[in-house]
Amino acid sequence: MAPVVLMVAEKPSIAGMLASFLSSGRMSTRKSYLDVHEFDGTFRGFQAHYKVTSVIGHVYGIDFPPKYQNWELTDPLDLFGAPTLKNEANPKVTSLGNELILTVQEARGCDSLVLWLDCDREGENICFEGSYYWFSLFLSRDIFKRSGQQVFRARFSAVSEKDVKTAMSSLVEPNQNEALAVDARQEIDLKVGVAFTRFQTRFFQGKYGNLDSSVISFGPCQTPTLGFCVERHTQIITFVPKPFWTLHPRLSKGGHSLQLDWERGRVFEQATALVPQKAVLKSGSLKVLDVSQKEERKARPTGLNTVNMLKVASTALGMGPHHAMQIAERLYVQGYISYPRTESTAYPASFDVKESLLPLGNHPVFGDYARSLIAAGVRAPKSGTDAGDHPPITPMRSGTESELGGDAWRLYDYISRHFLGSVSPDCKYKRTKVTFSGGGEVFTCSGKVVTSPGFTIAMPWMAVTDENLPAFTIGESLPCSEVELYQGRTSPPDYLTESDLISLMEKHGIGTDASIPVHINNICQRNYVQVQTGRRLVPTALGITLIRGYQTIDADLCLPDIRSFIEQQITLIAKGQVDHETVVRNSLDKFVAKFKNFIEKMDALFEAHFSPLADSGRPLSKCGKCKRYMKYITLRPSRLYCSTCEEVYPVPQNGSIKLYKELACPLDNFELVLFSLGGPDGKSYPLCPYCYNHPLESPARDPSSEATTSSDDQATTGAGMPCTMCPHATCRHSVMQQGVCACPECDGTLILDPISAPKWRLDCNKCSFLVYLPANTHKVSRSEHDYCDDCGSALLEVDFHKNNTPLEGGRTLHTACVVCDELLQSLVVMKHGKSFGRSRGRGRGRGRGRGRGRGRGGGRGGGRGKHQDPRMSFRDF
DNA sequence: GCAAGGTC
Repeated sequence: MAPVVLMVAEKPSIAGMLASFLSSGRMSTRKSYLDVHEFDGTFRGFQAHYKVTSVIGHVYGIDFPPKYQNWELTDPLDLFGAPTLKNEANPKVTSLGNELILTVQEARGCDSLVLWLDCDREGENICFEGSYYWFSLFLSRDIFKRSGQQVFRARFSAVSEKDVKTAMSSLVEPNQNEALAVDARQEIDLKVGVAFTRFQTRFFQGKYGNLDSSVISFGPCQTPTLGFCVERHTQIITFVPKPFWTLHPRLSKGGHSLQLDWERGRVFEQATALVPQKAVLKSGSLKVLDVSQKEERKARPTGLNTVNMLKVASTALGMGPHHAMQIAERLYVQGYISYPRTESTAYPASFDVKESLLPLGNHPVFGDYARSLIAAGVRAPKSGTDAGDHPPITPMRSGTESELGGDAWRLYDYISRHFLGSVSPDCKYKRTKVTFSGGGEVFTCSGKVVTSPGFTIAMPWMAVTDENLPAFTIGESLPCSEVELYQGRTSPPDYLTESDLISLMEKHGIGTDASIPVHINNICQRNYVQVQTGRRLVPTALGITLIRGYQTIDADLCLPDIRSFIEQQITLIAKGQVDHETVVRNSLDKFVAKFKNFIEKMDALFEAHFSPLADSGRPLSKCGKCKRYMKYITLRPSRLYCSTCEEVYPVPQNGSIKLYKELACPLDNFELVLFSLGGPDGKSYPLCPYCYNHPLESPARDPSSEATTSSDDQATTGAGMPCTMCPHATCRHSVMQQGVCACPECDGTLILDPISAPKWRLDCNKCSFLVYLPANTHKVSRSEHDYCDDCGSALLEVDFHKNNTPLEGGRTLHTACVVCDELLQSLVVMKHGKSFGRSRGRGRGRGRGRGRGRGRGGGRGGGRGKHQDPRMSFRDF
């Protein structure tokens, strides 16, 4: 009995083609869940019986054992060290049994196995998935056993008769390193993805009842994909438009009115355009400097690969990538188009253009054009890239709108037109460019005339439209009395389209032709982004929050590098440079470290802020955003918490906080609070909860748009700008309006302590220096408008006790400069400093000119002279 | 309920 050779391909279609080529069409086919084609031939010099069948992609998938499947009982961290097991990838049971059982049945009794899986790493991996299993079932009676090899790998670059026969005559062994690289990727993807997904799902579910996704997934492909969408969102909301100007002179010639373009394009200062505009108008004419004509081409497209098909489907046909792929799959299974998952844009060397055009020859729509191409003699299609996988996508048989209907027809129509276009001539046109000069500037206009439409007949949307120009001669002068000064504004980019996203994913190696649509579909279904008009992907609040979180904790988690790192690691295995175990261990170690950091920071970022806070603390001051009371949490670190906005506002530590006269910050409407340090000399100062934590924002900020600024660091650490440090010019609580005079000890400013009565005093806003005002002071306030003529300090309005006033005639009111006024200087007492008082050298430049000159609070900055005024000394302290 | 990669 002749030995039996089993040949296995990656998909049924390839099995059919292989059998057909190797048997010259004389095979018999058993139809079942998976077709088996049989024929007789020779194998390595022996008569043999062939059986050709296929798997359906991967035979096995990878997962955790059952004891790790319980989300409640398994610590996600344990998943990194957990064992994994292989399970059937297609357990689908048909009336005849499932894929695995059927293939094993075929393997029984075979003597040799030839693997025809796709020639990529995944294919190599499937070789080993299958052969391990089937090999053990082989009978050992066979003659090939003695020759030592029973499993062979066919390496082919295209499924053509020539390539298949060449591969058959030079069989090799499967490459285990390539297969192991895929095993490593599967394990790393599984462990990293599942651990992060389970952790963050449970983390968020425990905190927010209003989550609009049941699973908050993470993955090395889907998360960077979402990252691209959020990055664009950030660019949009932070975009600052800039005005620009350009010039468009107008001319008339031969009844044509022409608008010229300025060679300098856009300028960003109006004057830069105004001057030349006037110059041109003044000269009143433009002279033709040059007229050039050249033939240009618009190149026909290369062959159609998957990502380009998906991009067109989204942009031109309005079909999402996932949907388009489903349609393409159906067209393929029904035989209308070739295999739709390919990276290649170059037709293989064996590709027969004429042969491929024949099926369209009688097509009601494309027939005439297809026949005209055949009649004109076929030409070599434009070269593209050959990824060595499958040929570009082409129509395989004629299909009409009534047969296919709806989206299937529209996609088939595009694929057919693209194919016809790719084997057509280029579109040719003549471009005329005229250059003018006038007023020292250069302007141009151009026109085109199509000389040969070429491929644009099949793809009319790509057609070049004629733009006619009147004839000009060099040296000719034309009157010009109109020069438009066009003003525009630069505009932000729009949200990413599906097509843009596909390009980014392809560029960064995120996903494959088959998985790109799946990842995009994933981030839509999980409600991280929404497809809006123009098939633009707009991230949701959930999607934005997630990416902001990763960016704060560890930006690597949402950058495309996470994928390239894994790819680069497993390539070491494929090349045989590092063994599988080492790569998996090293990579997982890195991710374990990231995971531990992630869960730790998540707690710090969210847990400490949100979960316990809503139930603790007492209402204190009103939030400027929602106008509801925020709670004051006294537990360290003490902070204010708005449960409506879910925002936390750290406040200064080691002191007490109370409401400050129910005053509100004029910048953001948050109610001010007053902070008081403990101890006998403990100072007090007001602060706005929002300003205190967002000191760097523009004074013109709008707190309701705060989501757009990344202020997490400030919010968690409390960057600390109380009103006494606020440089805002118009806020009445700022140092600009409350500062009295410069601190003699540091570059700070002395400010009246608002609650220091009855022992009124001035505190420095930076150091511990303070000045007690006269003990017999009843009330004191800072003059709003009056400043010392000598030193620029703000005057104090001191109201002495009427029973104990140092003023003559029992007067109590004394408005004077605390630095220069002799009476005040004789009565004040300073602490934590060496000197305080008037000195000519010091008073200059303190408030004067800077504060006073603009009518605002004086006494800020400057003046730290070491000079001690002999009239007044605090040196005893 | 979780990843990403095949393929139907």
